[in-house]
Amino acid sequence: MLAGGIRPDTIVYNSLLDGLLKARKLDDACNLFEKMVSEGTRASTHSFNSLIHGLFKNSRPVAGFVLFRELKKKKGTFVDGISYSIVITELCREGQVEEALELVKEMDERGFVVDLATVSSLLIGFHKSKRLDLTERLMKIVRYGSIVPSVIQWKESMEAAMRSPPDKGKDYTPLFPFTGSLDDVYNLISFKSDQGIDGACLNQEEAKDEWSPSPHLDKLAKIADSVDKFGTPFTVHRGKRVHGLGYKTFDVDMVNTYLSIFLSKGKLSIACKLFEIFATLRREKEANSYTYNSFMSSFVKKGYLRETWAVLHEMGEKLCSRDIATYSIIIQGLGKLGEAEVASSVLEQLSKKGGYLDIVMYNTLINALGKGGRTEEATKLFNQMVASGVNPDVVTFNTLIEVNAKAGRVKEAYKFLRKMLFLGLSPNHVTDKVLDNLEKAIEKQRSNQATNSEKIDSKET
DNA sequence: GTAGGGTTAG
Repeated sequence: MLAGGIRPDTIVYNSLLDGLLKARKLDDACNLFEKMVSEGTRASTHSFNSLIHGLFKNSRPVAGFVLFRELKKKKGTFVDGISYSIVITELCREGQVEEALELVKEMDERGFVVDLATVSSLLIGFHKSKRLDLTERLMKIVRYGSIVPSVIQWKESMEAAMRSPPDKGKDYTPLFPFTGSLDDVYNLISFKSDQGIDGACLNQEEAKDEWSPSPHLDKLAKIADSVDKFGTPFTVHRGKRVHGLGYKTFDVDMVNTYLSIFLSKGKLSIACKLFEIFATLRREKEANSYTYNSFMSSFVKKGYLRETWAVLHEMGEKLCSRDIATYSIIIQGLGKLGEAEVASSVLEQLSKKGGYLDIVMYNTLINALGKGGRTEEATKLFNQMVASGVNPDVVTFNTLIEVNAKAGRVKEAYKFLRKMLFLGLSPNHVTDKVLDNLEKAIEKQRSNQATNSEKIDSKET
């Protein structure tokens, strides 16, 4: 019950519920949901969709699937096209594409539209599990709505365009020209300190609004659309979702989907070709932060740091706003450069600026510190993260187990594994891989100990 | 007025 005896309605509860789940506060979300039910506020399809998606995001996939199955059994409308889309996406992420396709069939039969978001997930899933043949089957299954044929047409016109690209023989390098040095990179990521937006923020903050329900939220709102030293807008929001415009438009959302497909396979040159065609055609939609983040992330993974900073530079030129993901990638890049200190300070600055640090940011820096051999500092950051109320997830634990195992700190690695299981987080396929490596680390330690004791033995005799 | 895809660990 809120102050003043006003009872929150379903929409208020849904918003809170979704916020808690996105902030990975699963327990709080469950408590809130129970409160909502006990107060007699009706849960809507929206509420359940948030819950299912939240369970997936909070490493409780089985619970999510079970909830979906139970809701389908109930009389009345508890599931809709979005529910199906959420579950299909999760199945695709887990590589269960056949099962995903079964659900597509079911949703279509029930009259729910298989829309662009759903098809995007499916296409990425098909490519990931090397089941391109399923695209044909998808086309045959879907009768309701017309997005699938138009996606196929889109793909065909993209491939036709790629066969005769405007600039043949170019590789990725000239696409994002940047000849700067590391110093310029620091400039790209530094924030205004004393004057300008930050200063203005502080001044405004001094004149506090007594009636404001939350000074913290006010501060967030003020910095949300501020501009950093380079003139690049910084937003605490993620890139906005836009709807597809049809196959003729070569729209940025489909480009982003295919960039993701090409980049995940390491096909950088094809991805760049696609981007080049897109940029040359200059359709009504510009590249957005998803587009640039995809490239940066891929360049970082390949170790092409110069190109990474070049993309960052271009984002600035295009006044494309950087979001949380952009900063995670920057931190990742700095980690690769062995600049863990700078990476830490970027996080610190962001935290000072808005106080909003998301779990991925923490995970990325923990990874950067760990890979840089700073295992202690990684653990420290983990503790700091927990202390500030951010719940660690499977990624956090996988990372910590991995870096500790690699550093030969077997005990620590096991400590994190136990902690993860204690928190009720289910291990995933990455955990399996990481644990295999841990086994190897133990083997190595054993054989080292054996040779050492042999040495001692031989000394003694 | 609230929910889903495409960027962030391996």
